[in-house]
Amino acid sequence: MLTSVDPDVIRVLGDPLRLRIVTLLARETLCTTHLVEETGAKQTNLSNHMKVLREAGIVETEPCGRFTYYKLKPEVLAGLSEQFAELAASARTAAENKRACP
Amino acid sequence: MLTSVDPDVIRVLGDPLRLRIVTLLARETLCTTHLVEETGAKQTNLSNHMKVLREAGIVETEPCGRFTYYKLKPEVLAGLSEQFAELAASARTAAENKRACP
DNA sequence: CGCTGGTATCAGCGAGTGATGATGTGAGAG
DNA sequence: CTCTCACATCATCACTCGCTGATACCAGCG
Repeated sequence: MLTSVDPDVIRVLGDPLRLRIVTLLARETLCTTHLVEETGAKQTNLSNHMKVLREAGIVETEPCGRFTYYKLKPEVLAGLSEQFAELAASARTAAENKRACP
Repeated sequence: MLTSVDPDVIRVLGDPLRLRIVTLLARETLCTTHLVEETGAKQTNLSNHMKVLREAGIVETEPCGRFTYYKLKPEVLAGLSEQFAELAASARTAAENKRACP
């Protein structure tokens, strides 16, 4: 029982634009040009966020000629899901574990 | 299929201290004094974060005399877990859904 | 009551961070 | 080779947001 979520991943996903990117990438593998079209953000901005996502280990890059495709690493999301499930399960039993008033 | 995670909740959990608070509350129900001891943060700081967590619907307050106990709402965490599980499942099938290069 | 202790609210400060523009790099097309 | 296009990097600006101190509020106790 670790009952703790990786703060780094959550912090990275905390940005609305990055969460949007992740949601888009969960549907299909896309390259930067597609993401620029979908999100309306500037290419530079996207590239910055993609770097953050890459360094956090959430996405993988796959060069395809001049294009760079990004795809999610499902195991990271699955890990998050499991950690939150553990937290939820632990929280259900925590209602009775009330520490006494000092 | 919604395949999208609530950005507000993730944003709130993105802060390391708040994530720590949530992890602590998943173990036992605590009041502000306990959280001050556990985290070492100032009471004002804690109270601010608790307000954010409360407005995000992640925790509930339960007054007990002069003390205020906080407890997690497990359904929120369970919902997060499910949403991430959906994202992960969708991401597994997204590897083949590669949009053509423009 | 008045006092004490636990908690919430408010205003201000400063650091972290997202957005932008200019520029560099590298692969294909002509 | 050269030019173009996709993408990455760098420096900079602006702003959010977390932290802090002062203060107000509320409940119990004497």
